[in-house]
Amino acid sequence: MKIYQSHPWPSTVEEATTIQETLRNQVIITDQLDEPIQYVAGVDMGFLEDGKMCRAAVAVLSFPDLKVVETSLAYRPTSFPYIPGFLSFREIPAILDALEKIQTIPNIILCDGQGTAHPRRFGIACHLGIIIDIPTIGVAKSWLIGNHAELPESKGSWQPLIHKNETIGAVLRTRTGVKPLYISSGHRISLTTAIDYVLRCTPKYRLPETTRIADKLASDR
DNA sequence: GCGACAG
DNA sequence: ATCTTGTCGC
Repeated sequence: MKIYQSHPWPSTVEEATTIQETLRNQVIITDQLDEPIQYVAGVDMGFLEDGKMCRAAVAVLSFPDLKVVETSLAYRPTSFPYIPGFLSFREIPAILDALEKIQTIPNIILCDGQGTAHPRRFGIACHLGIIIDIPTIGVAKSWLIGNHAELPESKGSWQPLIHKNETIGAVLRTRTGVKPLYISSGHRISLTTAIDYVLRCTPKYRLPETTRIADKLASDR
């Protein structure tokens, strides 16, 4: 797919913060999907050479049967350090390279990391969604910010993630008795719809099939 | 000032 | 993210 020019990439957290605070106003957290959903994609990153180089992976699966239809990899020197709250600046450049090689444009992309469940409501899922204008969902394996009520052990149960009196996402049990996932809107999708699609992409394991495939591509050798 | 901190 | 074997439990 064709990726149009994105904003210049920052070299300091000050510049990065300004970009987040500017682009956050463009995030859409209501459903604006292109239905029917035929393809869902997962994106993930892996690092090599002591973190000097990064490898982005994209896996496009058919929906709802979740069969792999296309994958791509892209390598690039790591250009930004890992700083909590600024993950997107480290990972998105390579992800864009990998997405550019994809022929099948996905209707929804599940990102590894938070969406609006972020200190400035602009996690990697929001950032990627804004740049490519495709619906995105934040699917994080661990907590970044917010509080929530106790979560039942059964698959499918969820609780809103709250921060400063605002619902910023949800803690979702994708498998009975296993650590929950942190779900939030990335762009052009509501929280409840995001939860619905995440569950529909997670038939057996804790992680959605999209993420599992992308994970494997990004870290295998 | 102290602690927390996606991948 | 990454370094790493066997092992407990469904």
